[in-house]
Amino acid sequence: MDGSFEPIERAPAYTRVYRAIEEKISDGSLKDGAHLPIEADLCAQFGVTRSTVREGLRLLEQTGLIVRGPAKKFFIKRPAAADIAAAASKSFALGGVTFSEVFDALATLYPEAARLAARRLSPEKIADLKKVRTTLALVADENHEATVDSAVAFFQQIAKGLDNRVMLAMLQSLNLMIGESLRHVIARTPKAKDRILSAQKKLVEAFEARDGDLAAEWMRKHISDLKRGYDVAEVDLDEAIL
Amino acid sequence: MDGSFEPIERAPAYTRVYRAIEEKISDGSLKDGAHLPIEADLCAQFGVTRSTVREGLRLLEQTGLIVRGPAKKFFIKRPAAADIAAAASKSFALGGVTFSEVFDALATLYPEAARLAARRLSPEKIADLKKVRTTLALVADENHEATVDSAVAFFQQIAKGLDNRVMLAMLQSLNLMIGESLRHVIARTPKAKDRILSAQKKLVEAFEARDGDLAAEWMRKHISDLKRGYDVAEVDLDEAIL
DNA sequence: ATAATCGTGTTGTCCGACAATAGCAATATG
DNA sequence: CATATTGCTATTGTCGGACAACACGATTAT
Repeated sequence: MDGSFEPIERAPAYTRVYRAIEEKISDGSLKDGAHLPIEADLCAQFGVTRSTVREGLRLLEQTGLIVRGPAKKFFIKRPAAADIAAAASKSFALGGVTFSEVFDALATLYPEAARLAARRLSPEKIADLKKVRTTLALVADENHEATVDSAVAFFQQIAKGLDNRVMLAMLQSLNLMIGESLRHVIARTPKAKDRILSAQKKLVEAFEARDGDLAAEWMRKHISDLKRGYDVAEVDLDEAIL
Repeated sequence: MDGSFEPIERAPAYTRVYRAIEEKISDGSLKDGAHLPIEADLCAQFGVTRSTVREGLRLLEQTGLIVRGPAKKFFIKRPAAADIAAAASKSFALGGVTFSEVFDALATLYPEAARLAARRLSPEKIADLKKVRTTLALVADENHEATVDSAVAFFQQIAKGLDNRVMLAMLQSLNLMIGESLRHVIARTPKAKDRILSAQKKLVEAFEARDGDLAAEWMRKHISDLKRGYDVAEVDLDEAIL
């Protein structure tokens, strides 16, 4: 033996608490929906004090692996696409990404998503899309809130229909990032509702015809139309989305 | 006045510590790279105890908004694409996404990324790509480690060249998710290195010719070739990537 | 039977103390 | 004089215990 030693594992106890629990979640010992033991038990099991356990819990909490149930108890929750999307879009915002970066991604991803959707969307999902569109048709022209909600919901439905959690999360995070600003923009865009409605119509038609190329093409147009709204509203696309 | 009251803000103190600091980061009061005050000062400023402050810090830490500098001090760090990618891919893994979902996303995103790259990649970036390829050419056929590293590095370079942090993060998270498994797969794929090399060659040529369609097409082939490796290695694509 | 009350288990917060570290200054050693 | 060692100090990591706040369920009162 060479008499040398491995560097001893020297991480703060709270990170080890965090990792230990994360480990048990990922290997399935702690199943989705199971209750986490109470803090006192965790203390006993890990042999540390509550302060330490609680710091570890905060790490888990922020990661989204545990959520509060009734009575403030924690239970295990494997992150869903929506969680990942929310966390990612928040980080992007804090990281200072710009509108043009988001639109760039939007213009790249969504047409392909639409192409896939034409192939994969179940008839029920297409029906849902139509429903979203009908809802939009019924709202007043000046009701910008509802207009934006419908426009985003339409995107959301397409994303959901892909039956792929990875893509869903990515598309959703894009939705979240434009959603807020779109509210301000649409209010300044003339005939926004009509434009959105007609794009949605073409898209639904393409989906029903299972025509991926067509769907991609209309999606492209739809997005660049939305983007044009930002120009009209004189939003600086190089500005951070905040 | 209507005599009714707003529900009072009733969140645990540690989350308010978290939000207060996050707020100061996002509005720029705490600039990137600035040191966070020491815990004792934070206690004084917020009027809470260290335990509480520390729980708030753990939330920030996990979000990636603060990182440890020398002497364990924290300093502010706005999340970069790499951080977001790492967090997202970890969450995806914990959420149990499958290989086929990842490949699906890969096959959808990367060809379009390649198309963009053909337009945007600077001559320097293209030169870097060539360098990655040359490195790969020099490694031994049996050196699967290095082969995978190069293959992933090639993807990485393309992603970086898009000059878009949103897309970079998304593509990088995909890289992270396949990277690990690719290691096992490539070892079982005959002539993997040669196949990768020739795909990279075609891609570089397409980039140099600024031919987006061609780049997208070769990327498509490259990815489905990689995917085929999983079939050969008899990996169940409906398995979680873990 | 419904509402008010009480108990109990658990989380949220506080306090105070001390160990473990990292960085730096002071000191010893050659 | 230069370098290695030691000690000092500021700060973080962990501890232990205490109590308030709160949610829930059981019990009692009306």
